[in-house]
Amino acid sequence: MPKDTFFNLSEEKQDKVMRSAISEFLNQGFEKGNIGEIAKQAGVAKGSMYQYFENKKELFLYSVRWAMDIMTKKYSSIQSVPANNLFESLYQSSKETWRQFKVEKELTIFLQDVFLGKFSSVADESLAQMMKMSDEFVLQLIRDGKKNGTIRNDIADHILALFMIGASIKFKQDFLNKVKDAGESVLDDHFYEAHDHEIRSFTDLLINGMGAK
Amino acid sequence: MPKDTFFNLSEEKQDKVMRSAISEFLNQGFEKGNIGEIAKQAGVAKGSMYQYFENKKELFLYSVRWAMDIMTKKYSSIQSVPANNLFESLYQSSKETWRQFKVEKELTIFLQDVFLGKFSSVADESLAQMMKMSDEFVLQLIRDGKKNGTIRNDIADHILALFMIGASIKFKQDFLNKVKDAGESVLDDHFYEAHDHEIRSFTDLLINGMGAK
Amino acid sequence: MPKDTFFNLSEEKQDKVMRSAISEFLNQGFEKGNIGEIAKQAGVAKGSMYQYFENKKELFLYSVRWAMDIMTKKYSSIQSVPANNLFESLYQSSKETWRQFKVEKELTIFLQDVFLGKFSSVADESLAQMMKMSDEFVLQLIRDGKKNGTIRNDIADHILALFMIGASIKFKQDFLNKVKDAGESVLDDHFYEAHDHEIRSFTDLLINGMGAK
Amino acid sequence: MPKDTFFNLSEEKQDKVMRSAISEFLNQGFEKGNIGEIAKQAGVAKGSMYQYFENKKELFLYSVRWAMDIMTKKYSSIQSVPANNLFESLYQSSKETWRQFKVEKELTIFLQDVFLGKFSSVADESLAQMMKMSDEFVLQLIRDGKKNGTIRNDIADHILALFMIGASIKFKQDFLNKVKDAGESVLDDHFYEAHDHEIRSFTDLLINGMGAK
DNA sequence: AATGAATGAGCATTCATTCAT
DNA sequence: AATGAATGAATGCTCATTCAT
Repeated sequence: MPKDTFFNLSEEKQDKVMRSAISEFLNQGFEKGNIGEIAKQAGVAKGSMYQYFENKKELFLYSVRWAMDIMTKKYSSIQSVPANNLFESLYQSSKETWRQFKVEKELTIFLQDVFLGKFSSVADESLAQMMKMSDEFVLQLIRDGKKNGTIRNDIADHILALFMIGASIKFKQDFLNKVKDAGESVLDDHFYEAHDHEIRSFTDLLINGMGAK
Repeated sequence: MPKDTFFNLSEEKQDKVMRSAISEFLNQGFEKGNIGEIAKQAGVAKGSMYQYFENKKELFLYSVRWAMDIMTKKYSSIQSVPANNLFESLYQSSKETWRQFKVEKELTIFLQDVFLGKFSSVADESLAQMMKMSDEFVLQLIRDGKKNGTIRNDIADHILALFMIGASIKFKQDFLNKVKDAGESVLDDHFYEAHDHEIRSFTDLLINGMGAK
Repeated sequence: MPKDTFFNLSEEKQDKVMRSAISEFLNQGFEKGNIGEIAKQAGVAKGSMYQYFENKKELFLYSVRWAMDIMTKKYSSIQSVPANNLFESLYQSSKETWRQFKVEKELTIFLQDVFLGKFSSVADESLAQMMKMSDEFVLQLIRDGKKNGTIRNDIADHILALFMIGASIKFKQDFLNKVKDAGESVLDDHFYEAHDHEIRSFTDLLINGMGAK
Repeated sequence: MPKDTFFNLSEEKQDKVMRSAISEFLNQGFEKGNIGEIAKQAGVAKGSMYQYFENKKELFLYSVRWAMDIMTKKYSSIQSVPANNLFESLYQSSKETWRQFKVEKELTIFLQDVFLGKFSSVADESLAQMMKMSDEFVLQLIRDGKKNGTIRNDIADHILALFMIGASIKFKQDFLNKVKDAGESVLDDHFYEAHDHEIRSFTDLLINGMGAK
């Protein structure tokens, strides 16, 4: 957790610092990420960074937490979807990612990378915790789905969770890569419609599998 | 590519060097991976490393290539499975991973990490190439599956590929994590049987999906 | 050019750093000159040197410039001598070198070495520039001398310049060598008088040549 | 002095080794001069170099000696000129340098650099010896000149020597620099004639001085 | 609290020299 | 004697962290 000095900063300054940090870590990785550079981008003295954070690792860990807070505060879509249909909620969630991405490109990609296990060299208990929480959330969806009959009952929860999470992440990653390469041009709705169709197909695969019927 | 001086080493020495490198990169990551340490582990002088490889990056890149070569040379199982059943081949491949893991723990985990995109800071064209080749292989399996009627025809190839690869990787990763934590004790067949059952369930999900029927 | 951080140092510190650098380069040459040693002599951290200068080369190049600045600021004798007599100005300049030497032994010798072309491995455009400026100065003296009839008119300017510069440098070098070897004892006026006589002889040679009349 | 193993090599091999060494030292300086590179250029194993020479310094020192031997063996012009006219011998010597340069570009430039005091970091007693010998030669010419009335008697020998050597070296250096920059094109006789005129002017300055009469 | 200069540990890399074949 | 791989000391440079103002 940052020191009090950090929270005494104006909201905007805090925002500036965190976004600079995230941008740097995203582009340079943790080890090569340069605190002086982060400070410069944030319009803050390098030495000040050490009055906000104990060290680079703490800065990184808080970057993750901060990014997650921003995203869930601003876009708490999954939670709002009725839990009685996992797949519909997944679909909604995917559309949400698209909307999020349009306004928070770097945060979206950063968190994706975190969850993919890049930055594993800094990962510690606290990061593991967060990731477990996210897994837990999916597991809950699955248990609910089993109860209300939308999810098959003959396979262990954690296998179902792995299956769904794995496929989803890969799908999302592919999407982000496409977008990263394409630049601003993709932000129009033409691109979105193609993507929407793909989400549908993907959800269908989750439900019905790849097997020919 | 390493310099000639490397290939002039005895097979065992080459092997020792590469395994030391992979072990170091696996445990420390690329940036913190210490060439002096690698050399020491391999029983080789630090300076000699620079007669084998241009620099750390080249050493890393060759580590990937070497690991892949070893794995495919020793265990070219997927290719040997009749391509007319993707899912059966997947099952065989999973069992294969288990066998590989038992003898080549570090290589298996290392390659898994590479394909997950850790080490992305060193990734370059040559690494991208390898990963693309592996995607290509899956795509081919899917096209074959569509032809012989084992895979549904109404969804685009690349979506099917993402779906399958994503789920598989996550599954594999989960397995490797479990094993990494558990230590030597898991190498008995008791552990394997539980795993075998999970592979079956997983394959079934790929074929039939999560949806209740 | 050094970074701002260097110029923010106190004059004394800057002085200490530059003199340490010059001393090191003079004794060890450029390649063997050790930045850690320079820092230690200057009472400064090695890392700080890299906040003052981009790299060793920049430090060296600035050492030359700094030494020249010091020398010309403190002892701008040649300029003050009436340009209407080149040879008298040369005589004055030689006496000046003697005075300079007594207070700035290392700088004097360092610059001499620079102009002799030692350190040619680091020489670059900027160093070449300085040396050209010094040549230009002599050329101007020669043109003036021709105009006011003190210098013969039948030989090309650049030949006259080479002749004069070459002889002068060798003469100066010989003097510095003598002094270097002799240690502190030579700083008395006895030594100076002998030197004064030699300067007179030398100037006479420049004017009247070696030929018997 | 090289070890016997070196002298057991064929003349051509010895020649190849020495020229490679000189070329490397000329281009890279002593510290950066790479023995491996010298060996490669000479078509010899790096390790062999250490069976020929004790160390890099010895190799360098012998390079100087070897270059001087070659030059004096092939072109012993000065000695052949009647010593009764120093200035004529100087003129002949200058023309000789031109001829030498055409066939032994690198040796000529290398020796010039040596005598200019570059490589002073390796200079030791043996190198000092050689340079003293060369000074001695000039001093003898001057003494002879005084005796036969071609050189003025009222100025100390060593001042006359400094004067003449200094001017000559600078002149020669200027010439070599011009030639180095100009490339092959200057090797025609057109270039030589201009040079010849300059030598005449220069000799005249030595004899009669710069002073207007 | 903010600043940015000072510090020094850490590490990649080079290369003269030794050594085994 | 010839070879070229092995060795490891030496050093430039980076950057997280501390410190003085």
